[in-house]
Amino acid sequence: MPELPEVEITRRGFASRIAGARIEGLRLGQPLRWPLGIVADELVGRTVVQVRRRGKYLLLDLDQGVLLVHLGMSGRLRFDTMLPPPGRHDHADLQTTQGTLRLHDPRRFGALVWAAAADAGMAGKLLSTLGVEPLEPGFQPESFYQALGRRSAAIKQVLLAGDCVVGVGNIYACEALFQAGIRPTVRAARLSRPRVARLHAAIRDVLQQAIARGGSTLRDFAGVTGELGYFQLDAAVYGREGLPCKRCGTPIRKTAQGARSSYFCPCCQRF
DNA sequence: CTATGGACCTGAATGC
DNA sequence: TGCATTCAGGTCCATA
Repeated sequence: MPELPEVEITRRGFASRIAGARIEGLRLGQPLRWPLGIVADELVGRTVVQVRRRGKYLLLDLDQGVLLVHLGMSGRLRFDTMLPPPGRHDHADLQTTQGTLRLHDPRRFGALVWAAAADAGMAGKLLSTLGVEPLEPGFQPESFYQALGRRSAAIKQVLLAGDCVVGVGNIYACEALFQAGIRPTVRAARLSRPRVARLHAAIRDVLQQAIARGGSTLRDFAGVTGELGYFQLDAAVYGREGLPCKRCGTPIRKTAQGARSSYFCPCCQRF
């Protein structure tokens, strides 16, 4: 489900409301992708200082340690003082003095991981391989060009790999490549400086537009209070196979790369 | 080191 | 109607 915009929308929906809260308990449902890494009861009494985002991870900074949350493909968070009894797919309830943070995740590709510090243990391992944040000043055309120059894989797959730049998933990779006029199958290292500069700008633009629209609700994404996203209505190519390109009218094509679908306009993205 | 494919898991949509 | 197959917003890991 969630790429950077959806994770950021989720973060904004509860960060200020949970800040300063004291943890009163943690109820766990079925196992998620990784074990929590601590006995749930040991979290009781700790305070949530702030909520940050790194790539598609949310980091709950506690007064002692950090809780890392990933939404996987189907994860969704709620935060409220009154929640219904946990259902079949509600796999974690972090109860605090200011409300309960509930992780709902039917496919269970998501995770809740504790670490003594953001660079320690499993959390440290997960975070250490991440690329540059696309919406922060460290994301620059020249360094992006240099990074892509070392990769011979298809540009779409390099974007999804998340080691050059983070947060770009299947929807926004397709959209950014369309906006930059680049075919998803081009090998990353073959892109010229000007084209990488276009892609750099397109990634930032697409992600910012998506955040402004509340993310994309394809089937079940919603923010922490249930609000839906609307970016999918603006999508130029994603999910539009056979429909006319919004720019030139040519039917959008769909192709497989790895196990993922790529959508592109064969006319606007010639090479 | 890089590139590729399988693995994890459930539910909805599609096809016979 | 029933059952099998395919696909879905992610990303780690083993293999070549």
